[in-house]
Order: sequence, then structure tokens, then C-alpha cells
Amino acid sequence: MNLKELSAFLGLSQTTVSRALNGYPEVSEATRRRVTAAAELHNYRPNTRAKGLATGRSMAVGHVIPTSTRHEMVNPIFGDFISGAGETYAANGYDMVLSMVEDGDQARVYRELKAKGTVDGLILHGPATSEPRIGLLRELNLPFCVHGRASDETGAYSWVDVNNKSAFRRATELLIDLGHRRIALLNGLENMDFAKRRRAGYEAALEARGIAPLPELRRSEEMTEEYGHATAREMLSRDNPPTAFMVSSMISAIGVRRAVEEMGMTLGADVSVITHDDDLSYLRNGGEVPVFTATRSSVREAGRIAAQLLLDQIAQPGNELPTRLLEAPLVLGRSTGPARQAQAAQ
Amino acid sequence: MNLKELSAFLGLSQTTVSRALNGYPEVSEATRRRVTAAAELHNYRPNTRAKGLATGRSMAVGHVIPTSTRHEMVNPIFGDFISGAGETYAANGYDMVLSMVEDGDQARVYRELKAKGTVDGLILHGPATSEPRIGLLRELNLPFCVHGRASDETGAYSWVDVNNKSAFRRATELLIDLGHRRIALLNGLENMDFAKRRRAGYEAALEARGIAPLPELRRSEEMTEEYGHATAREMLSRDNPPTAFMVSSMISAIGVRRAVEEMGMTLGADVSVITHDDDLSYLRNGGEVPVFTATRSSVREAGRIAAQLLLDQIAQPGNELPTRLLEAPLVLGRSTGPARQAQAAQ
DNA sequence: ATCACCTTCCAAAGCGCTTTGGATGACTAA
DNA sequence: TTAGTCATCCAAAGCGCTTTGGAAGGTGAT
Repeated sequence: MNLKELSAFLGLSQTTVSRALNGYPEVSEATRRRVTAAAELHNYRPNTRAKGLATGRSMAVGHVIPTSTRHEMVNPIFGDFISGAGETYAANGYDMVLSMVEDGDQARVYRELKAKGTVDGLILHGPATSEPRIGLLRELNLPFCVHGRASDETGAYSWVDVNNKSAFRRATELLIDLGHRRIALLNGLENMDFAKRRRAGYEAALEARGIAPLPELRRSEEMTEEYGHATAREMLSRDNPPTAFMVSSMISAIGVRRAVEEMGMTLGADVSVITHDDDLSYLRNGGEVPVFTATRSSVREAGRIAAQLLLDQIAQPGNELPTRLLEAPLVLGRSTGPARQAQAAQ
Repeated sequence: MNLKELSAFLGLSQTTVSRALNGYPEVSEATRRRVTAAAELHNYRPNTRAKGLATGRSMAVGHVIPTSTRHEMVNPIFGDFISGAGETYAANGYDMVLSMVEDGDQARVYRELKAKGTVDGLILHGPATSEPRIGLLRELNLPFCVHGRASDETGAYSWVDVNNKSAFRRATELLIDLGHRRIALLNGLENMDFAKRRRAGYEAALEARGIAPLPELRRSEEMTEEYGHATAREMLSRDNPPTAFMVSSMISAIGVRRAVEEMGMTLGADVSVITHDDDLSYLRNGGEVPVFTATRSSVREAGRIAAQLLLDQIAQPGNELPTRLLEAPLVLGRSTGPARQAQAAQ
């Protein structure tokens, strides 16, 4: 059933039917009711492409997901982020189109999405500290919202981010307060902006307490379980091992826990761990007392917000570019406790 | 830049330019080269909506991801599956549109996608044993491919599935061969088809060896880490605890491991665990010797294949509905070993 | 009765593409 | 020369919708 058929059925012009369905005032209430009833009856939905062609809008937003052939890693947080964003889109009549793109091809894909008119706007995932995509999207005149920030970017742009620096600073301070001095940092790849900020928070806390950050206690990799496991094993086997770990992801923290337990130690007693917790739906760090002490921030909620900020920009192009900084509270779990040497000293 | 402008620039008709770009033979090679060069120069890409309107196809396929408000669970395998599917789509010029939909709303969304003409086909995720969506899609005349199967469905449909039954049968047999008799099954929700098949494989192995499947050693839940942890703790605290676990997901298996180690036992020595491993990119069970003995099947590869089967159907509507059964080899890791009592008996 | 002014509706153009049904001219065969 | 064939190109219709620019009819004031 299309507009033509529906208006023939009603004995009305396409104009009137279209206006009735789109809430224009030039239609009497009586006919509007008649039209909507008939549309309902025949399960009429305007064809997306035709509508888009006529209005010049696609009613769709794009998510370009970087995948690298090197390690075929799909960021485990995408599921939750996209799920949150999807809620917002659904509530506003937008579709979400996903492109999986190899790192090098990103620019080409952005240009194509613009030229083909596939989407009205974009979410930019996984920003590096220096992020050429931002300039490109600005130049293409495509509305966008970044999940994260790009430290080196000087111009204004819309973003949603967690306050990574303050979260990691507070978490590190807690470890110091518990008597830990040798605190390792298992970070994500440090060309990623979030990782850079977390490291900054970690180092700020150490330096504020007169502790020198040690390069040998700092690692920066793709955040897999095996990374956490291998790194913790290696560090804990040293002569002067760390007594605590700051970890950038639950997945890697699980690897750290595996290493700790393999080596016959106990988490929260022999070794302390604080992780960042994205509050993933399939990896809850919950219960009355969480397993891991963690800086927690729901990435699903971030998705909801980013989508909303983007839709706002699309609806009102002239306005100031919206941003949102989310705080990540430090929740106390069972993976932290006083440092061994501190106990001995008391 | 649009067709009109491009053909004006070239001094050709829109017809000729369109034909040149789409590879029709009614154009001389010389003009074709001229046209493609100009298109390249101006970065011309045909508008998706206009093209779709003219051809009646959207060049997009839909993925409807079920989300339930009850537990807000996003299946952790979606990221990898979609990543695989996305590769296939990209290689064939298709877009992927995602809808996050609450369970109850699925039928409505399918009807809408059809009526609005948003997609040319669909991937059906998470089939239950009895799956009304299959009948609906058939009725809507939308090509689709199911990731998984639906046991109760009698008609033909296209699917890609892992041989869950034979995989879990073989895995259970291994545990029996190792001397285990009390083998627990931590399954997914058993209205899900895959879970039903895994249970069938597990029970077939037990019964073939004269072991009665015990209801108290069988659990069926959403496959979270906490589910694995809580269930293993509870079962291992009993008077007559299981000596081995068959687990339906790595995430839950990680929870089982946590419980085992918390209770002062060692995986592979005191308790054996075999899990299904979807070979997720962020949760590799790899290395020379994998952590978990597992039935392994790449869900990313399944995504690639499902997408291809769907595109084949769209391209050749008349053909037989393609299906594909993937075997999941049993890979030996460090989480399995001979049963304690068996050792004692020897 | 006349005019102005709403209210309610409609015909037709246009969005950017594909595709049908020729038109044109060059070349070949008789 | 004439007709037939081919290669190459084009004008215009159509995909399903929105939106512009009226038209028709009803109402109230004069």
C-alpha cells in the first residue's frame, strides 16, 4: 500500500493524506481521523527512500566501527554503547546504520556516506589523541558527536566522555591511602585519548604524593584478557613486584585475577586491583559487594546521551555544539585492601 | 555533485552517464572512460535514496537485535557476529541497519521494515525452539537468514548454525572418558534453540554411557559471569558435588573458574570445565595451550557466512534456501583432567 | 447581494536516479 | 543507390513521497 493507493481508497488527494498523516494544520480533524484510521487499517508506512528523497533527509545516523586486520579486535563495549544509542534512535524515528571499516579506510567511508546521503549524522568512535576524522567531518559538514575526546583537537566539536582523568586519579589515591607504593598501570593503547587521560590521572595522583611513576610498572596494549594475565604474571614474578594494579578494563582485570590466583595469591589481600568498569550488561561487577573495586560508568548510558546530542544537532543545526562529561564514581569491591608491607610496618 | 550536474559537465545525457557508470554495454569505451574519470574527479556517488527509489531496492540489510527490559542484556557475541557480517556487506556494497528492539516489539518492527522498504533482507538473531518470527518473515516475503535454528519449525528456511548437539556430546564424552560421572550442565536459557540442542548432546552422551542425567546438576539461565560463579559455588558446596562442568559460554566459565579458585580448588585438577568458545576477539581462549578446554566455533565467521547466504537469496530469489552447519572442534586446554575419585580408584 | 476572509482541499512540480523506447548517423550488403 | 544493421546516444517517464501555489466553498460583515 502506498500513498497513491491510500488516497484513492479515501477519495482524497495525496496532498491531503500526506498532510493529515504528518500533522499539518490544513486538514480538518474529521478527515485526519478518517485518514489515520485508514492508514492504520492498511498498515500504511511511507516509503523511507521516497520520503527521504523528497525531504532531503535520510532519518538515519551512522556508526563507523573501526576494525583492524592486525588483531581483528572488536571492542567489547560496542554492543552496549550501540544498544543505548539504539534506544534513543528508536524513540525518535531514526535508523542506525553500521559500517565496519578497517582503520585506513575510514576517511573514504566518511566521504562516501556523505556523498551517497546515507546518513544525516555520525557517531565517531574510538578517538585518538590526535584525530583527523574530526576535521574531515567538519569539512564535510556532517553533524557528528564523538564518544570520547581528542586532546589535540583545538576547535569545538560535540562529545560525550567519561572523566577518565579524575576517575583514575581518585582510584590511584585510594591505593596510595591503603599503603600501596608500587602501583602498576595496565592501560589501553596510549594513542587512544581515553588511555592518555587515565595515565595522566594515575600519574597526577602518584606525583601529588611524591611517588615517582616507574616506566617498568606501566604497560599499554589492546585490552584483552590475555594481556592482563600475561602482564600481571610477568610483573608479579619480579624481585620487587607491584602490590597493586590499576587496570583499564574489566576484561583485562579478569586476566589479572587469573594470574594472581594461579600464583597462589589472593585478590584484595596479597594484591589489590582497581579496574575501570563500563557496566557492560553481560559482565556485571555487581552484587551487594562488587568483585572489583572500580571506577564505574555505564557505556550504554553514554550511547543514549551521544545519540541524543547528535539528534539535537541535526534538529537545530545552528546551535552551540553540545558536550557532556560523565563522572565515574569509585565503587568499593573486594579486590582492594591494605598493602602487605604497610601492614607489616604497623 | 549529482547526476544532472555531472552530465551537464560532460555534455552528455543523464542516461549515458548512468549507463557508463553502471557498466551497461550501450556506451563506447572511450566515453565510459571519460565519464568514470569525471566521476572520480568530482567524487560523484549516486544518491542512495534516489537510486533505491528508482530500482526498488534499498541495498541494505537489517539486523534486529532483541533487548529485553528485564535484564538489559546485550548478547556479548553480537559485536563479533556483526563485525563478520559487516565485512561481507561492505564487500558487496550493502549497508547494515541495526534495530535494537524489545522482545515484544519484534513483529511490529519486522512489519515496519518491510512496509517502509528500509531493507532488502534480514538476519534473524537468537531463535527460540519455537519461532513465530520465521512464519512472519515468510509471510512478509522478506528474504532472511537465521543465526541458529528453530527446532519446532517444519518449513524450509535459510540458516547458519553450529552443530551444538554433536559438539556438546563429544565434549561430555571426553569428561566421561576422564572418569567424571557427576557432570553439571550450566546452560543458557532453554527456550533458546542452541541451548536445547546442547542439552540434548550432553544428555545423549550421558545416556550412551549409562549415566542418568540429574536435574539438580542442570541449570539454565542468561549466561553472565555471575551466573557461572553463583551456580558453581552452590553446586560445589553440596555433599556430593559435581566433578566437572559443561558451560555454555566463556563468560560464565570465567565465573565458574572464579568460584573454583575462591574455594581453594584448582581448575583441571580438582574440577574440570569445558565451555563453548565463540572465539570472541576480545576474549581469546588461545595461546599454545588454551585456558579452557572448549568446543570452539568463530561467531565472526558465522556472521560472514550468514550475510553471504542472505545476499545470495536476495540476488537469486528463486533458488533453494541455503543452509550451513558449522562443526565446532573440541580443543584441549588446561581446564580438564581426570576425575579425583577415578584417580583414587585406580 | 457583495465582498473579504477563512477553511479545506487539490494539481503539479520536484527530489536524483534508472530505464524504456526511440533517434541519429555510420557502415555494410545487394 | 537503397535498405538494413549496428553502435551510440538521448528525451521523458516513473519510482513514492513532500510542498508550492492555488481553487472552491462556506461564513460573516456590510
